[in-house]
Amino acid sequence: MQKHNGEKYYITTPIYYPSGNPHIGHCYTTTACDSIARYRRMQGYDVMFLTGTDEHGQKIEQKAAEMGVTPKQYVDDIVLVFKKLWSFMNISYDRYIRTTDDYHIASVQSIFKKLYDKGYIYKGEYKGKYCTPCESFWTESQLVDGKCPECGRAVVEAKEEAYFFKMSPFADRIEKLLTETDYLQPKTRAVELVNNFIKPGLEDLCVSRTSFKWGIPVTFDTNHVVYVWIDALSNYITALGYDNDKYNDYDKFWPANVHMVAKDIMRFHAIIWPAMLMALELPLPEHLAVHGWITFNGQKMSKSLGNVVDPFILGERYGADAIRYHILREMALGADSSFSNEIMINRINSDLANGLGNLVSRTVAMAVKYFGGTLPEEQESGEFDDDLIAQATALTSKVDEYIDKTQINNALAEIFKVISRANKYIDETAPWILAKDESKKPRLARVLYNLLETIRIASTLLSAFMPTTMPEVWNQIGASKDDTEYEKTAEFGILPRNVTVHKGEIIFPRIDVEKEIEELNKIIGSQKQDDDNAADKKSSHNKPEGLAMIGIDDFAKVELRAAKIIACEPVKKAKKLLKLTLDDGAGERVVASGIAKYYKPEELTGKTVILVANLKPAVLCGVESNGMILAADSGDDVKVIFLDDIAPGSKIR
RNA sequence: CGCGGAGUGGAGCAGCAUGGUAGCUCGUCGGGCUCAUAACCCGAAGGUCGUAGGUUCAAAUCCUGCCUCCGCAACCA
Repeated sequence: MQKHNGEKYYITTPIYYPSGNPHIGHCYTTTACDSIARYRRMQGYDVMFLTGTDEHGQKIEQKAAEMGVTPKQYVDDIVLVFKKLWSFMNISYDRYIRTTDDYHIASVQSIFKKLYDKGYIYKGEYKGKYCTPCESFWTESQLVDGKCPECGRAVVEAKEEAYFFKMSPFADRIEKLLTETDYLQPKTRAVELVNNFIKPGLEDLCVSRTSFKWGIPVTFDTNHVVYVWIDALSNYITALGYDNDKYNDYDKFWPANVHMVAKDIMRFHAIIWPAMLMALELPLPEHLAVHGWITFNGQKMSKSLGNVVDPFILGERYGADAIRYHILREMALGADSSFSNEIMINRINSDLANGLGNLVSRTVAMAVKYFGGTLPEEQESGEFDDDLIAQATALTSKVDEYIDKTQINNALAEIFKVISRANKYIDETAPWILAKDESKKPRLARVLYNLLETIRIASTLLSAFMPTTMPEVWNQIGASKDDTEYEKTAEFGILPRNVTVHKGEIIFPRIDVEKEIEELNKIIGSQKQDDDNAADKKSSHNKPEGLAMIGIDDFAKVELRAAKIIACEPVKKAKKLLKLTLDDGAGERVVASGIAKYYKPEELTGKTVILVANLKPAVLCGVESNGMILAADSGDDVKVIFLDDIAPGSKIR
């Protein structure tokens, strides 16, 4: 165990994109950072814990427009929800940055100009798919069926003037950063990044846009606004006062000790952010801790599945600390973790109610029952004491180690091992038997004292993770503020011998699993309905009724014909694609179809299918596809529509 | 052969760089205890460690092939 008087420690969450309300995933990152921040503060570090919101961009602009408010009004409202959640979850952030804050805007403009002056930013052309009515650029992968994902209309190749950031000069240094240092935690993903992005050559990054206005204007070319990267990533330094007068902590806190992010934004923090810092000639952060996603029964959370977990609802029912504990305990760094109401309730019951809560409750109850609440000074050591004391006093260094590695789940597991050990100690020493013999009172007193001490140590360490309930534990075991200092967690015998306990409320009540799950399902059910009712046209391209009505003449434009599959083979370099050779009655043609996941080539050969015969050809993975075949898509499964005994070439109407 | 990860008792995971009794949590069953939140403690059942080979005195652990699943990338016509 080390003390760290005044040493600086800087930890950040990402700045979240407020295009919707916060969910359990946001909660995880923020709670994890909060717990580490609190732990570091206990250890004596001078901590800066930063979180915030990334509030610019086209999507916000559009959302606001839909709701008939200005973008600023829109984000102001959601930021309130974020802040309310953080206060509810007892998040101890030191600073909250909004990219719409004046000082941040000024800093970003200055950073942009600096990079331009250094020659790392140059003016070029951005090419992409453009939807004229929406005035939006889309990347190939954002398109839905080759059409604009917003309005479903056709897009055109277009280009606009844009500024670019040169990435290539930094490629070698970034590769080394990822493979030769412990910047990335866990490191397993480094190979993936290097192979996919660095080895093929880093492309220059588009850092400005003219196609929307809700962003930070480029000072020397006011048609442009700064695109997300430079605006958002630089928050980590502008919040400290880099290039602005609002704060003056840059020299003290930079470089950051830990940026914590979820895996979906790992790339930006592993490649782009270091490149920016290199270009600015600033020191790099120590660690990038990447965690997985919280999945719901193994599925990715999504609104349409009705499985988005609302932290407010859970928190109200079980308390913020129970939720904090659950997500911190389940999630291993780097891997996804599965969330379900059942897993959560079981966890809360077994660890918090049966383990910790019950230990506190039975220990305090015995102190009251046998000694009226105040232990006598005369105490006697005995068998079993040494092992308990050894485990309790060794705990802090173990927890320290795991926190250093950002492995919160393992840190918690260690603490709960000691709690289990204490429960076992009660059985070993059987205080209720000692109580029957007046001469054993000193022994009984020591047993209870040892238990209180063990609880003191465990609860002190746990207070970083469950900051709301641990003070109540301290109250019950009669620990003063001084007794619960971090430095004292490696020592035994801190509480006064004649400590007085206070019986109180049950800290973590046991939850009736079946009843509770039923309740939750009801709540989630009604929520989903609300969502569906309110969902309107947003998800229209998922719903058949969302498409506009067409006339018979429109339908007639589609030429459907029966076609027989004469040959079928997988497409090299493609996972989903099968290359079908069809007899359409007039001759042979090749069609590529994204059904490799659902059909084997031999299953299809010889079958007759429905062909869209007049679809414009397209090249997919090097295969020219002339048309498409019809299949039903239920979401999880795809079934090709087969025809029986129909001659190839037959018209279908 | 685009890149990478994973397949261990009913569920979720650890073990694997330094081969040698297969461990943990939850669940199930049996027992104990009664201080406690029907909680706590002990014990048991349950795994040929995806599959086929190879190296070795010895492989979950090293090597090779194959199967399955999952990320990323991508082109879902």
